[in-house]
Amino acid sequence: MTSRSGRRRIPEATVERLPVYLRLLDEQFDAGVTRISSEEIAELAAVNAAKVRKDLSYLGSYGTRGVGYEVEFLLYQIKRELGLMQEWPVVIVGAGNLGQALAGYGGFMQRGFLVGGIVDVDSEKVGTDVGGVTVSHVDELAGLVAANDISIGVVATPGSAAQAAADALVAAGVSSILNFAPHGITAPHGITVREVDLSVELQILSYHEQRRANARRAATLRAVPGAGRGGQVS
Amino acid sequence: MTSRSGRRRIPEATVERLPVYLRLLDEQFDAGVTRISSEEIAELAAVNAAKVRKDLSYLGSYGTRGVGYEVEFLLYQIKRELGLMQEWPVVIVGAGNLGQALAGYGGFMQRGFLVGGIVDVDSEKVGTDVGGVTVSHVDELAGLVAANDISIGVVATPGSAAQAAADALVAAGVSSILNFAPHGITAPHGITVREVDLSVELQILSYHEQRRANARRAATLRAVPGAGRGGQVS
DNA sequence: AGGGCTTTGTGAACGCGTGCACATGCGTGG
DNA sequence: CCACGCATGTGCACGCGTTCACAAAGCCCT
Repeated sequence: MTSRSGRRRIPEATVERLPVYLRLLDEQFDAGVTRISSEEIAELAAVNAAKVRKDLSYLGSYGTRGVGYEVEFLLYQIKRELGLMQEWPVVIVGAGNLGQALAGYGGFMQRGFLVGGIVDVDSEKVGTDVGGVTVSHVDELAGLVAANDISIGVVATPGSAAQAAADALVAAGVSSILNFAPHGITAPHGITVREVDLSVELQILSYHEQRRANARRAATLRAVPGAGRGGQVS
Repeated sequence: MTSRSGRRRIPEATVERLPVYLRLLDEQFDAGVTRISSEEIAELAAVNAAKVRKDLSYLGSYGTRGVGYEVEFLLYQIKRELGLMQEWPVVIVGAGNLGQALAGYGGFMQRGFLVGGIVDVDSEKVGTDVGGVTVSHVDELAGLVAANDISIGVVATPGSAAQAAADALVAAGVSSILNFAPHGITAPHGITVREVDLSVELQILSYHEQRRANARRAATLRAVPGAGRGGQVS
């Protein structure tokens, strides 16, 4: 067996699904369910059952053949693997609309995270209260990060300020960044960055909408002869 | 050649990168750049240059060998492919913190979308102004969708109301849903759904943070003898 | 006008993730 | 106490996406 800290690496695709299982198991647990099968989890997560089993097998053999998984125990193991046995303080850069929304987000503190600080460049906003946390000036970022031992930063600035915000976070000692600004950011090697961009998401939807529209138009015109040549529809 | 509307299918992975190229090309265009190479795009998007070329080749052969791509023309083609030659009206369900932030989001209307309506269950919020749009009651959703020919809906409700919001959107005739609520939603076949969950993103970061912390701890203890047996570090 | 330089477009190999199918092993009932 | 049934855990094959490497092709300079 490998030592517990040198745990076998978990595929990124699996890491991205574990939080989904976690949420869903939490709900089931609250609903009083104590045991659950991979089939049921798959149903709730809208994925393949074999995938669920393989994902969970990366954590260890925590199921019982012929029975299923103990919900509470599984919750514990997933939390453990995701590093959620502790609460992570998070600092938010940008106290505008988005920053305020994120700070006040329900599924924030309820899931292993807490707002360790909010900073903004606008000295007008400094001192105001956002979701129970007082806004600090961005100059105090490094102090804030050091004092609260923060390693996760959230960028909620306008796009133009995103890279500067990210640089400031890195300089302050943060090692993971979640970027909500509509502008890609770059960070030194060793820093984990995740981008969430509203307009990117909408544009992906737009693409699929257009495809659908084109398909509809094609269907309407299908009766027109002469287009011939067409092969089988796969 | 295939007919223009029956365009060869573009891989989903590519569709998810096109908006990134679009944003970055827009910035370059504004900065006065007229020509750009796949290498430069790759640099800016932090991806492999070959990937950029293959992605762009799905749109057609719009580059010039030995020279690169015409920024403006490429912008046009990407917009065309993503369905951004038109403005898409979007309806937002939920006028809370998050809904307000999304409605007021800068990179929203500037990128081919406009807020066609905001609805909420809370009759107290109905009639108030959010980002220049008046909040309607959720009962008026279907009328709103029909009147403005809306096909994209955004869910910005609490988690507990997410599925109901999605159901209402589907019933109203929307065919693409972007879900920001911290709860997975299901929709009938044929409806495109994308999930964006803050806590999922944070939990992924948490996982990587913990790995880093474990790695650091292992490095600190490395001098301790007796663990022997270990082989090569891959 | 032609050769060389540069960058695209793409064939082919590789690697990862997915899904099937089944052996393994645990609980249960007779 | 043993046999049966059921869900897990996983070897294997398949398919998609990524990356390399190079041939095709346009432009510039001599």
